[in-house]
Amino acid sequence: MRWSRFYLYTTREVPNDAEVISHQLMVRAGLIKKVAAGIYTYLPFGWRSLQKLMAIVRREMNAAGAVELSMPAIQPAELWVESGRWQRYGKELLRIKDRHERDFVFGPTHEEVITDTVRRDVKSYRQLPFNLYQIQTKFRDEIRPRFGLMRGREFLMKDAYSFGADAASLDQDYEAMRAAYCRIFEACQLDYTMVEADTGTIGGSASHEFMVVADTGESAVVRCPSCGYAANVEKAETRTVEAAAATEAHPPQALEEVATPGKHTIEEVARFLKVSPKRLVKTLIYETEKGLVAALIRGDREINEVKLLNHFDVEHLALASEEKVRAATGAPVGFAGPVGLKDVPIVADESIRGLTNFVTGANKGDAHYVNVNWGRDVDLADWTDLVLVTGGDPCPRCDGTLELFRGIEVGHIFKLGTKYSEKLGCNFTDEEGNDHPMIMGCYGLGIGRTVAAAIEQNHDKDGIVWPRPLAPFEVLLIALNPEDAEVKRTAEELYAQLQEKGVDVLFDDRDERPGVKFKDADLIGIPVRITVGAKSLADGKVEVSLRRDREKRLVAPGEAVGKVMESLGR
RNA sequence: CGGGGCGUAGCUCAGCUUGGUAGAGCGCACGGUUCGGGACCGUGAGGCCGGAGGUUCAAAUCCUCUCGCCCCGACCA
Repeated sequence: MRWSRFYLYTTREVPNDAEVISHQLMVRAGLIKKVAAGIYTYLPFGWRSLQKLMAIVRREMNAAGAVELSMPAIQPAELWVESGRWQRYGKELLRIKDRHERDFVFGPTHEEVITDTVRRDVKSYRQLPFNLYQIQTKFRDEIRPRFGLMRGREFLMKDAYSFGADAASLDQDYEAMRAAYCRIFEACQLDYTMVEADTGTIGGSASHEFMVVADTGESAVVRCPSCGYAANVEKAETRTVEAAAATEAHPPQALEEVATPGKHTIEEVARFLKVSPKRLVKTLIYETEKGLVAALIRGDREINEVKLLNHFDVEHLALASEEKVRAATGAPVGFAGPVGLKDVPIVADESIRGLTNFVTGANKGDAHYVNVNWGRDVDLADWTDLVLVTGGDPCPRCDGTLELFRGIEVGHIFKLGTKYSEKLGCNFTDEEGNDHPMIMGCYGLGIGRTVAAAIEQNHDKDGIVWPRPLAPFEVLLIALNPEDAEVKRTAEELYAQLQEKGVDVLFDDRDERPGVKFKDADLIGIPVRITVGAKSLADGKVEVSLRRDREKRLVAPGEAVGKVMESLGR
């Protein structure tokens, strides 16, 4: 491709809405252009990279036995009503009406459509199992789209859905997808980790996420360097601090109410009473669709709301409003406690089980109880793991210590089970003639996000440093002085030879100054560069260099193509 | 959804406080000099100042409404 005939325009200025480096570089290097919040045009240069990734994904999906199809982006509301998600999905679901005022959605995911398709075609165990996938544009009306392709509203996703007769079949498909995902991210040369994940609104039993390690990632993840345990913090467990019981146990003291005027945060109360936040029990009142609930946790720790949501088996969960807290506890926010708290289900984190003589709110303005003890003052039946795990916590699987890092979620695989097949009546008949819902799995992979993540991981101060498999072109051929007859002849010859070899080459034949060409070359980050300039050509040489190290190697024009093929590993 | 900010040339922004009819840099066009790390000089094109309404002799500037965009928060008890 000749640059002069291609559509690639770089900019020097950083757009004012681009915060993270991958977004800035994707705009500056002419990969994407914003059309509306979270909605982008994939410009030719960016589209080439996305296509490279999609080719890798298709190759690995096909190799893993999945079969490609393509489903509609616009879906009838009836299917979503049938699955129950029309009511549950919330505002992220873009709902639209056609001219007859019939309801539709712009698909954020395709469980409903695929399940509907399959239930019409598949009736017998003899037809199972299979795995269908597509690469397609989805829309999720995010509260806050940001970071360019990392969190867009419209985005490209590969989604696959497996259907089987039993759990063993699902395990096989799941494992095949897990392995395929590893091959995909390895093929992209990304530094990634697979972590245990919560199943979220999609639902199901087991789930793993693929995280590309990056400080700008929106997900927090813990990993144990000793045993390899890794999990999204939404899901992560830690070894229960049973040590607390032994070291913290003291003979019970008399329960006492103390005045704590205006002290309504843990920190204020702890400082005021001169006790460690670890000896405070934090009582949080949450609002759910089933009513108010109270959750107790040690003062120095945070609640993992996903765990709480799962524990109470509710769809929505949010901290209760000021008025509701007052109505439930009889006290303003900041003074809630389990002692004497009535009509609200209480669940407590294991971290406070061993505490004695601890501090809680008194359910009364400006007052706390000290020397509270389990059994004597509060009788709790509901104990579980609610803690938001963080770096430094003990590993739940070995005696290691967890490390915290951030990641970009580029893939997510679920064992769905029968959640959708039951709702939509996607059944098959077994050998005995009995009907069963099919066992499903679903496997998502963010295409645009993966490319953004690759840039996040592969750049320097001058621009993108593409991993070769995702690079829009493999080779950038620069004619430094195209008006020089010898330079032009040599560059044209090299261009023809590279094309003949099937190399993806971008030929910078533009009438630009050398400085501009070099700056652009660094910015767009094509892995291998050949520079043909009058100076080195006078010595009978052209220059071959790699974007990653930029070390210049002078070779005779006749050897350049061989050198390039070697650099590309072909 | 709550809080804050911003919409002025293709891009990044100044001008607004103290109303008087629009600017810079980059980019673009033309001419000249340049030509191995985003050149220089000159000339020029390009904006109903997001939109609507109001105040005023006069509005980019003040007021109201509206639309769009961005940031923070929504893990505080």
